[in-house]
Amino acid sequence: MEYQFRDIEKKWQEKWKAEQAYRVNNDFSKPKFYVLDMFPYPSGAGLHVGHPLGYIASDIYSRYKRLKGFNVLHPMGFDSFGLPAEQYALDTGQHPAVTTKKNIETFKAQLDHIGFCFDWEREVQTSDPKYYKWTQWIFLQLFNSYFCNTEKKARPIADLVKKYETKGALPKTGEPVPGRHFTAEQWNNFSEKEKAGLLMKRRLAYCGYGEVNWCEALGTVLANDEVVNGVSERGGHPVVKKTLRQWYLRITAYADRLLEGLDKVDFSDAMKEMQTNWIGKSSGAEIDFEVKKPPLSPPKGEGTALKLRVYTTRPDTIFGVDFMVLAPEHKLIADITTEEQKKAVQDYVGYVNSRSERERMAEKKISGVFTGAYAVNPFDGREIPIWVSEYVLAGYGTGAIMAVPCGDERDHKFARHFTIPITNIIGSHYNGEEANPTKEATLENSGFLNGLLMKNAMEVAIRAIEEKGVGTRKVNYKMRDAAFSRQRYWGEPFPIVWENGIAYPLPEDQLPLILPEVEKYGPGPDGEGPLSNIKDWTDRSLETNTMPGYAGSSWYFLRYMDPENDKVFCDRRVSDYWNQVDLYIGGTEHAVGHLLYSRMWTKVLFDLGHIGYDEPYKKLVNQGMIQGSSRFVYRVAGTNKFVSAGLKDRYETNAIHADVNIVDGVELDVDAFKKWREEYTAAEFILEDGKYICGTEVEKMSKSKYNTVNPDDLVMKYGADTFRMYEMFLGPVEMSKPWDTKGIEGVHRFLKKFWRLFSDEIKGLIVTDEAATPEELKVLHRTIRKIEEDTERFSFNTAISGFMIATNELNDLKCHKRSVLEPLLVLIAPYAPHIAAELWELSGHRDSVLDAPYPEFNAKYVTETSKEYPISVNGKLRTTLNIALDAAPEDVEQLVLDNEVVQKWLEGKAPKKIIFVKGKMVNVVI
RNA sequence: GCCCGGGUGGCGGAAUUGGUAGACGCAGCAGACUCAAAAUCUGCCGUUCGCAAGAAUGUAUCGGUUCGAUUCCGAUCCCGGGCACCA
Repeated sequence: MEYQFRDIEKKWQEKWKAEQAYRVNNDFSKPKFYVLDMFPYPSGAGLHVGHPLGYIASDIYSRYKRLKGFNVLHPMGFDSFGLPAEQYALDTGQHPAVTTKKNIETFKAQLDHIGFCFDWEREVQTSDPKYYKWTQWIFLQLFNSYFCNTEKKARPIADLVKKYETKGALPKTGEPVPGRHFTAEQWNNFSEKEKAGLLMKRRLAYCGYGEVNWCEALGTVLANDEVVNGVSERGGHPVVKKTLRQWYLRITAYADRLLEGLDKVDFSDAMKEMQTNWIGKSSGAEIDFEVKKPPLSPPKGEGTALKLRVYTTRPDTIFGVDFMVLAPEHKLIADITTEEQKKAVQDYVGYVNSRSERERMAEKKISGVFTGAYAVNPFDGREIPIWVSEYVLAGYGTGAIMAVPCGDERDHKFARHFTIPITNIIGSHYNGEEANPTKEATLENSGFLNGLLMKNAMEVAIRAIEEKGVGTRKVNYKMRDAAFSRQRYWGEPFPIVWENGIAYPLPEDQLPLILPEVEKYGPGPDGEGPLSNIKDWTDRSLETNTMPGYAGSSWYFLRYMDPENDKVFCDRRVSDYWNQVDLYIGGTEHAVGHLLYSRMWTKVLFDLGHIGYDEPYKKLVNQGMIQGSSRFVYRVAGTNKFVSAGLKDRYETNAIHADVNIVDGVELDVDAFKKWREEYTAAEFILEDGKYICGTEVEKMSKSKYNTVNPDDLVMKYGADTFRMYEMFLGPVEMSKPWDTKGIEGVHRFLKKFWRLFSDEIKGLIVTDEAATPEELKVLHRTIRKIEEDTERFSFNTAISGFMIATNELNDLKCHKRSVLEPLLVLIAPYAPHIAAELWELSGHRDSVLDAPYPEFNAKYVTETSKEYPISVNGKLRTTLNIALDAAPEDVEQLVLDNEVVQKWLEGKAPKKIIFVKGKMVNVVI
């Protein structure tokens, strides 16, 4: 019998579906294992070969864990709210719900062809009202909570209200600050609006104001990647910053716990580092500098002198400050700029306003403008010029820095560029050419800090600053609160009603607040979202913003556990059972966004007692990105002639993307190319060696580059098992690599060869019940060890080569013995479930291979008594020698010295040293 | 610019803790089977020199540590991901 993969796969996929073989029950008596994939956004382009990489890895691991006796939860769903569907709706008028539904159907069909063991009964879709009801509910939890700084956790906002009513909000020490502190009596006399305003300052989901990319011509807010060089990607219209009312999540309150939590989870060091850097905790001081400027206009305010507050992580360098830099958005600029500098400053601020934050950070060119004003160093009275430059960002620290050019590279370049004199406070550590950010230098030119080692001066400086009353110790975070609203249609509506400028939560029993139908998806007035165009919506005073893409994905791992529950988002007993995600697989592109948000949501739900753990993902594996390998044809300029890559330099050509699916390796199928597009029907070709060779380039996989490969085609041609194994055989899951279909044949050949161990084309089943030889058992047990170890460490590519080696060896041994082959079927079942099931059945089993007992490794079959030792002379391999593993070191040395190759290299001399590492190697040093 | 990752034959990759570089597969070459093709099987396959035995060289580049470095350290170059409204 031949390996009829199409029939086999169809048969088993239907059978497993009918038997509900992948149905997972909340069976609390069994040990559980939770494997989760980052769910996809169902784009209109369908699944390409990059998507399933992580899913295949998780599927293999899930099936493996199931064989090992675990109750495995391995669900799948769709992150179905998002911008592309909305843009498509804008362009075509089709409702996003309709296109999304269609896309999801395509995705599901494609996924099913690959033979995943998803329990579709547990599918979630973030745009489904049954799901987003609970997203809205969790939003209300966030809205109705505050972060208690004493207990370092979320608590109901009602507790805070009670505290305000009975104790007010007074400082622990010092004078109360008006607007911030108040007594209980004051609180009770506040108007409702005043109370709401104060509570808003503490809520975990709160309303504030923030800048967005505003495009007047399109009348809408643009995402960063929709803005290119200051103009909109579509249409090239100018984009400016606009301040809009926005919702935020107070993720900064959780900064410390998000940092500490990293110690409890199994993420890669790189991932932890990225998150740590994103949170960007630093400690230093905020220092106030008095501003001195020619009194051209009377200072605003109550006659108090203007003060410039900076944040620095290096208060020890206070005497090295040579200038100040304000972010172009800094409020003080208008007040301190002198008349002479006004024009220059305005021009500069205008220029910066047209640039995105990304552009500003990536800018190499040094730019800035002098305000004309000076700040006074509180310790030595030096007057320090105040500049404005885009390299200081408004959102970080106080939006102003004290620049110490001898110790900071950017400050140094700035000083050089504008010829600002540089004070050296670190003596010989500064060479006058580049800054030295050392903390080990002894301070000079530094007043009372002179002679101190910088790292010791830090503390002394902070104390002096505090004693003098010119500043305070301060911990800062680079991370900002997360903007949580979008002026868009296709997202979760906020369950918020506005009355007299006060945000009121919708009662829980009115959830879900259903996203209404709209006639057009265009923006509303004044940058508001499309919902503001709906009279019924605005009549009810509902919030017109919607939630961002990451809302639904911040908690979906919980919903899979209890997807049908309409009483709670997830029953507590169920979330206690399934607990944390044991293995989470997804791309690094989500390193800081999604992962931090979902970690925060989990912490809030934990604090409020809704779940029993405060980290969602126990272990995270990052799959690499599959890049596209594009193919190019070269059209001779102005003709319909195409020249092969090797000859293209002889002509003037334009490179054109050719569909990778009509190219075999690099050889173009010219007939298919002619049929590909009408304009190429009459194409002529200039060949080399009778072939048309394409150019190649590695790019992002995308429809427009014609480098996407649809898994359906490959599954059709080679079968799901081949496809699954080939994706894994490409290389380590964590690594990015370009897709190349060439090579899939090898894996397919392997499966055919594996099949032939069991079944002969003519004779059918050829499995015998003969006893296995020691040699065969050695192959088997080596393979058991290899597959188990490699599967455990997610090294699927080497596991597959292990299967290939075993198959080759058993084929050479002509082994068709049941006792050797059947365990192999169980080993391979997670990787190639269909062929495993078919052969399992063929060998006479009535039970399912999905739940067969996993073979046990026995070391006695693989123990060796001797080893082919590499013998090196001066570290260079010269020969090998077979030596018993239990040989005594002296005997080994003698054997090696007696060897004629070693003798030759010794040239009669005695060796200086012989290094013998048992079981590894021997090195003779001459 | 900043943060993170990667760079090994013609190609994808292996080498798990510093110990035989190139497992396994693709492509290529030679051969067997066949009327032929497909399928299958056998052998060769980093580069240079050599009939061969063998030698030299080789893991992005340069330098260091070590008896020994793809692996550790320092510097440089190139590629990919992220940088807060793509998901």
